Amino acid sequence: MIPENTVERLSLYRRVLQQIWAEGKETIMSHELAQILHIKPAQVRRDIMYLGYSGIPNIGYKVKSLIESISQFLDSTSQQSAILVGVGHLGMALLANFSGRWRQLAIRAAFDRDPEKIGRVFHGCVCYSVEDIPKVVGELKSIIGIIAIPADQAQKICDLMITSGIRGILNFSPVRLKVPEYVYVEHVDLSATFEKVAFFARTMKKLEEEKSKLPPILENCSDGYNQNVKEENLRKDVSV
Amino acid sequence: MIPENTVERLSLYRRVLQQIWAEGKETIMSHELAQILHIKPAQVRRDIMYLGYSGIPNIGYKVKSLIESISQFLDSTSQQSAILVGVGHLGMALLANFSGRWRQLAIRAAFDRDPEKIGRVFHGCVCYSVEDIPKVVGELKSIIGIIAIPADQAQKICDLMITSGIRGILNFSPVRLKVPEYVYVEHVDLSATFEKVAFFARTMKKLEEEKSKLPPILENCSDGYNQNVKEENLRKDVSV
DNA sequence: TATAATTTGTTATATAATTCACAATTATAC
DNA sequence: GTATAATTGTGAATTATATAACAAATTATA
Repeated sequence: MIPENTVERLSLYRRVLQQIWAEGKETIMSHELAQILHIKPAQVRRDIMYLGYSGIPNIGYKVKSLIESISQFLDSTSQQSAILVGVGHLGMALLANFSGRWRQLAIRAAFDRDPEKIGRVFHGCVCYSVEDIPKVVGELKSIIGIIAIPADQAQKICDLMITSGIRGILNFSPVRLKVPEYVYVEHVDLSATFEKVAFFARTMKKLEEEKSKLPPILENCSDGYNQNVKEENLRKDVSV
Repeated sequence: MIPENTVERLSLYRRVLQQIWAEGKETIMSHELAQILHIKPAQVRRDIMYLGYSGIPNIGYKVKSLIESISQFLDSTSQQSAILVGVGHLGMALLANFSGRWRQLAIRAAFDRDPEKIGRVFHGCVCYSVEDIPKVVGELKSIIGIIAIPADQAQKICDLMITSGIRGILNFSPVRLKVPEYVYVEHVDLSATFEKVAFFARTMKKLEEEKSKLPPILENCSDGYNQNVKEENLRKDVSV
């Protein structure tokens, strides 16, 4: 229904808007948001359309109420608790970032196999044995799980999460999880991402070298990085 | 030219193929790879097309030579060194994962502002002062940078990386970096991703609840999770 | 109050990614 | 050797996503 990318961008918009609100700005226009995030104004307006929220022509959007509208859309009416399985280096980093950072959403429990870790508290989160997943998930009424363990156990933990009630999984393991159609999975494959960046870094470098061989010609000004863009056009959709 | 998603999947294919090769299997078919990664066989074939590699009808792909073909495409002919800026929780996790893991690609230097960290070695990586970025990047001939620092310094570090010669950036900060068109950036925004998973977890849950109100009807069998699919169709493109 | 200037909301268009569908190819069975 | 079965490679169709284009709306200004 609503594009995944739009949901992700709404989260970005909210973060920017909160910053802007803190700076005392009360309204913002689509091209301003677009400029900050390096996307097109039309994209911003299109995304905001999904909220059912309306701005004011010639003025823009009211920052405060747009934040509220995004929050109403993105957030649960009640507290949402996530669980994390795997308190290794990455799990620890996630706990440091996500435990108690927002009001509406936080990691509330951690799990590990290592007896050294079970029972201890990491960044405000108690670490339980993985066997306790069903019990704790039930108590927290959690539907969000994070997997930060090695490949070999990932699918097993995933299955256990799902039978326990988890319906959205953020998976950092390199395994592509098999889930029923009523469970959402986001794969964050750091190795693959790293390799992709390395590949395109080389591509970019080659491109640059080839270009520098050519005589200096007019730059293509596709993304506003070019300084030759007329000032009056900077604030507009290129098409208008 | 080549789709970003294809590059990322090629990395996945290689990892699966290496596993499969280690298990002694010498050939593999598109539907097998597809089944492991939960994608469509046509997607696998299309991706492999970009390599210029050819399989054998009725047999599949030779595992060994497909790995070689992917490596030839993805990897640099020489060693590639990446640098990491920000040795916090996340940076440390990345070092643990990526320093010296592959032959062709690894993090070779870390940077931080904290005098406590500068000069120390983390997971085999020396930590330098951020001021040394230009010097070290030059010495390593690195074109890949990882940003794992807070928002406020991200753009400044990004600019410094680029003037030092970095052409591909893996950015974990919540800032959308402004870069010239000859630099590739991959944004991994963990907060936004987390919020997205939370959102779709709720969506899934609602969907499930609505469905359970309806009388039990035929399941739609879109992804092979359904047990009612005929066995002989499991190994085929649905269309054939 | 009328006119000009600007920005939104949204439809239409363009671009990109995925999936289908089937001809071409190869192996195997007879 | 021929027929049969299976799988690849790829043009065409579909789906998803992003961008352009412009009418409608609102404010500022004369």
